[in-house]
Parts: sequence; structure tokens; C-alpha cells
Amino acid sequence: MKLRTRHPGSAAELGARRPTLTDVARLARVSTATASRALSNPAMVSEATRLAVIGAAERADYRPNLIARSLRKQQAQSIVVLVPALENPFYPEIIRGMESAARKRGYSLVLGLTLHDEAVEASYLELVHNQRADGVLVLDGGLKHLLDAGKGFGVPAVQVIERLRGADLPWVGIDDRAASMKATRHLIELGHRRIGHISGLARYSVTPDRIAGYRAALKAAGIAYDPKLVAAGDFTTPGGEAAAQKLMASREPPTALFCGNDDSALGALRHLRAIGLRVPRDVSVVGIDDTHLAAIAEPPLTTLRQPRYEIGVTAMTMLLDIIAGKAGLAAQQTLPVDMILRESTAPYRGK
Amino acid sequence: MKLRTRHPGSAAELGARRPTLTDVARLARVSTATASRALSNPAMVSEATRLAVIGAAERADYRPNLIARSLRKQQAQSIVVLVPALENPFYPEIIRGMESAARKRGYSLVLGLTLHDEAVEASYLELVHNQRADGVLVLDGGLKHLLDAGKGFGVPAVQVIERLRGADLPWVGIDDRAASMKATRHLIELGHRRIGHISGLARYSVTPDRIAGYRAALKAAGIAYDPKLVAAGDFTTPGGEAAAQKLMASREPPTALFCGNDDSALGALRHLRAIGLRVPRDVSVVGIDDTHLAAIAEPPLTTLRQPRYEIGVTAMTMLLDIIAGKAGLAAQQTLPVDMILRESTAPYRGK
DNA sequence: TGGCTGGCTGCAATCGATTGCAAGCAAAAC
DNA sequence: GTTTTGCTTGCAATCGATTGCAGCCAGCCA
Repeated sequence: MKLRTRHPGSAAELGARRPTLTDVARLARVSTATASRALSNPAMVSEATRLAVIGAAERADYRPNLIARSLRKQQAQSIVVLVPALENPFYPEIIRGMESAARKRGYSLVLGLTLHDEAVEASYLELVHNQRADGVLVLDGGLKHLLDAGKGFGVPAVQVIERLRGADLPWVGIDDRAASMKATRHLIELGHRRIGHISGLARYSVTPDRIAGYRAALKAAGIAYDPKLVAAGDFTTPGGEAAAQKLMASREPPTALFCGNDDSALGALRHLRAIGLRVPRDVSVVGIDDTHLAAIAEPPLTTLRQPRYEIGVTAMTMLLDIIAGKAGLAAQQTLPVDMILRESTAPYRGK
Repeated sequence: MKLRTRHPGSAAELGARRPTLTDVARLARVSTATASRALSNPAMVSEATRLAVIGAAERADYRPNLIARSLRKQQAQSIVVLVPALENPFYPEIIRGMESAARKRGYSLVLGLTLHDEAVEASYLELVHNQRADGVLVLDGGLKHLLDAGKGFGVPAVQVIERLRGADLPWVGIDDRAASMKATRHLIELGHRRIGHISGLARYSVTPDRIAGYRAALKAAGIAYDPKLVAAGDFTTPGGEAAAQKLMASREPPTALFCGNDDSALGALRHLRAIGLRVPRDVSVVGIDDTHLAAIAEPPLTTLRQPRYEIGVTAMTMLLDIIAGKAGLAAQQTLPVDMILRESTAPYRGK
């Protein structure tokens, strides 16, 4: 048997039992029912009783047992956030938004670090089935295996950024196609005609959307699409470096690069520097995301800012509303992106 | 009254109550006591009973209600980790270690994002008082206001990296003084004599330790300490940039810089490049931490690797041991650091 | 004076598990 | 054949709150 350890210096006297509502009730000379109401539903009791109970609670240094409350109320007041890795600078700000929205409504965040491991994902989803959490926020697309076709995750859930095709699940993110068009159009407006694109991993739903936006912008400007100008990256810096190398080594290299995210743009910058090309003088580069790396890159990167904090807030709010029955199970929200002009793009200077 | 929302597609039939242990017991034709034991203490029941109960649990798609279990067992099976901000690339790997160790022992992690806000810190500490969490991991030194002098935090807690002076609280980290000596000695061994130091914020306990290590290494090599060679940074890239500017602008600028962390080293690299000095040809630079930025810096940064993942694992293990009564309340552990040689340091080349 | 209303309060059930204790029962010991 | 032992099992209490229902009482109206 594990013994119940009590930490020295806890507010209660050493060895004393932690005070419960019963103790408070006894002190205030009322029933536990009244004590409960006085503390969490003051309108139901008389002023005198309320003061007596509050005084007693204070004297006893009473703290409600949230586990007991949860059991009775059948809600855990906590949300699991599934995230593959915090090392990716893209996630922290989203999570900050989620935390803030959750805390405001009395919920706390259980960190489900999955590392893309299906077993871990399942174990965190299990927390919801086991009533230890009320819902889940999914910050990655890799959860297909957990989906009852068309039925959602079996628990209240909201997808963030990434979405599962076909399923009408609650989702918060940006319009990747439109964002991508915006970035590409920026390069076109600077006079560039040969614009390369470094795409992301195909397994992410944002990847085809971003390619589509790139192509749509070209088409709108009457520029022919050249498949040789698209290289597959993987959303990482080395991946972007390799893709840039491939693009720049072609007979007719692009004069501008639109990268599928900031990390690959950083890789592109790296490669361009390595082969002696100057950015933005010789080649313009645009990213997407606006992680903190974009600002400290050399040169600082022109990019599209995803409103990550707001995405986090919105996703959490949507999930809590779903749990509270205030939102539908097919709610979707698209947030606006902003173009952040820094120093990695410049007008086309001819050959 | 909030209505109890049931998500469509949940494993149980629509509208059906979530099965409880009572249902399983009824199905298996045993008492709830026996059902409970069959599932969580199989040695206590006969083989036939065990199989019957497990079968019933499976048929009913039973999931134990962890809230109820927690209430009965008086342990929440969750740990709060207090961290000022996930945007700092220093923290994610530590947290990954914590998560891994916690999950292995059946605990989950509640993310206490404090942003250095005392009210938020207090609210997360309250989760432990309210029995929603069993202990807290403190990833920052800013919790002084919560300390009963000499009595700890009033709840099971382990400090990570940062420590409160004087208090003998459980702690896991590195020997900052020794690490700092190691880094400085590396520069000395390369022949440098004028070695600058960019220090951190004074409110952090690691700052004076690192300065002390720097001075000790100089002394051991018979190099006089020159206060003009120490500039105050703030652990950020801009702070490091400013500090480097101050140091390099002096009449006799240093030929090597030992920076209090990687972020300030990045700032130093930036400034050196801006004034046309080449690293490591003209100036050598060393950092501490080995965040992922160190590897992608230009040039890649020589630095001291803090074993962050292991620190996380160790801290979590220590805390869970304290909670289980298996570790003392003054346990402390120091983990080793490694020098990571990259390309930002080179032998002194004279004037 | 009697009945009614409405505000407070308390009793006791409830949430869903775990567990101390005792009983039942078959096998082993005497 | 009786007692003892030891393995299984069930009863019921327990963890600490919340809440439906009913009772009490004072004040109001007729």
C-alpha cells in the first residue's frame, strides 16, 4: 500500500487532515448542503449564512476538492491538446492562445505530446474516454486511424490548422489557398515571372492547398505553370535547402522562391547564400507562418503571418462551446492572414 | 443547468449511458468489488472470474472512470509544470523529458504557462492544493513569493535549472559554475587571453554562477580579471547584440566571447557580422545550452550542451518519487554537460 | 385566525470507483 | 469426522463534493 504522504509546511497543521466541506459546515453550524451553496451558489442562501460559511472556510483554510466536484458534476474541466512536438516554433504561440482561453473559463490544459506516435495519440485520446478530460484539440493531421469514418473522433474534438479531407469535423485554421495566392501575387507584382515553389510534405492537408494557391496566382497573371519550378520540401530547413538547390541548379533558375513554410524558406536562404547569390538582390524569397525565426533570419524574411495566438483562442473557445452544447459539431472557422513585408523580397531586376 | 452533451458516434450506443463498473459486474454476474479486483488486481480473483469480468468489460466497452478512481485513491495522477513560455527554445526538450517520464508512470502533465505572471503561477499552484494535481515542477525562479520561508512551496515540488538560494528544495540542473569554467577554459586553450563575457539577467540564479565560473577559469590560467570585459545581456538575441557591441567598441576589444546562453551568442554573431568581423577567424564565440538554434547558426555555434531531455526525466522522476514517499524532500541532482565543438571557435591568431 | 407564498435550510441520494472485513467453501490437516 | 487453513467472493463504507426534494418558518393576504 502506498502511504499518503503529506508535505511539511502545508497550510493545514502538520498531520491534520485536509479540511473538507464537512469541516467548514460544522464550523459554520450549517449543513454541508448549505455550506456548498454558500460557496458556489451564494444567491441561494441568506446573507448571514453566506458570511458565516465564508468565514469558516477562511478560518479552516478550506480548498474545495476539485476531483470530488468533477465526479459529481461529470466534467473534468480539462482539455487535452495533442501536439507532435513543442520544438517546432510553430506551435507554442497556438498553445499559448489555447491556454489563455481555457484558463479564462476554468479549464486546464493537459499536454499530449505525441511525437507522431499512434499509440501515444491513442493513450491521450483515452483520457477523454476515461473522463479525465472533456475534449481534445488536435494539432496535427496524423489522427486518421482514430477516426470512425464520418463520425468524428468519438469525443468532442476540434482540429487546428490541419484538417481531415472529407470529414466535416470542427476545424480552425486559415485559407491556405488564398494565403498562398497572396504570397505568390506579391512576387508577381514585384515583376517576377519565374517563381519557384518549395512545397511541403504531401501527407499534410495544407500542402496541396498551397500548391493550388500558387498555381491559381500564376494563372491569374497569365503565367504558364512549369512543373519543373516546383520542388518537394518537407517543411524543414535542410529540406528547404535541398529543394532550393534543385530549383537553382536548373537551366533557367527562378528569380523568386515561394516557400511552403518559414523553415524551408530558411533553408532556401541558406542555399542561396552558399552559392553566392544575394537575397533579395538576386533572388526574392517568401515564406509562410511568421515564426520568430523569420524575423531574425538574414535577411529578415518576408512572410505570411498566421494568427497563431488567435487560432489557439478560437479553437479552444469552439471546443468549450461544443462541450457546453453551444456550438454545432461541424463548426469551422477561417482566420485571416497578413503579409509581413521584410527584406527578403525586391523588384525583379532583369537579367 | 448545463445539459450533459453526448457526442454522436461514441462507442456506446447513442443515448446509452456510459457503462460503469456496476454494468460490467452485472454482466459478469459478480459484485462490483470482484469486478474491480479482476480488472485492477487480478491476482486476487480466480482465473475463471477474471476471464468473465474481462470479457464483460470488453463486451460493454467499459472504460474506468479515472475521476472516480482518483477520488477514492486520493491521487490525481497528474503533475503541473510551471513554465514561463514555450516560445523559448530552451524549454520544449525539458518538457518532452518530463512528459515521457510521467506517461511511463501513468501520470499526465498539466501545462502551467505562467508568462511570469504571479497570479497565474498562484492559480496553477492552487490546482495542487485543490487535489487536481499531485505536485509541481518549477521551470523558473520567479516563484519566491509563493515560498513559506524555509518550508517549500507547501506542496510536492521540484525546481528545474533555476534554484532558490538558501532554500534546500528539491532541484535538478547542471553545475553552472563548472560548465562556465569549461567553456572559458576551451577559449583559453585556444590561446585567447582577452575573453569577453556576456552575462544574463541578474535575477536568475544561474547568472552569478556562470560569471563565477568564467572568473575562476581566468584565474586558474593566470589571466587577470577585467570588469570591462563583462557586459550585461539578458539572455535574448537583441540583448546579446547590444552587449557585444559594447564589448567590441572598447579600446582593446576581446578576441573571444563567452556568452551566457545561446540566444545571446546568436546576438553576438549578428553584431560581429554587422561590423565586418569574421567568426571564428577574427573572434571566437561560445554559448551555453545547445538549443536547436546553435546548430543552424552561421557559423554553427560551439556551445555547452545542457542535457535537457535528461533533466526533464530526472526532475519528473524525482518528483514522483517524492510523492510516493520514495525520495527525500531535499533531493538534489546535478547532471553533466558536454562541450559541443562546432565552427565558431578557432585558435587565437595574434593581432 | 387561517391559508398561502416564498425564502432558507437540511436530509439523503448520487457521481463511480476501491477496499476492510467477514463469510462461504473446499481442500488439507489432524 | 472435525477442525483448520486459505482462497474467493460479497457487503457496505468511503472518498468529498452537488442537488432534488421536502420541511420549516415568517410574512402577507383575506
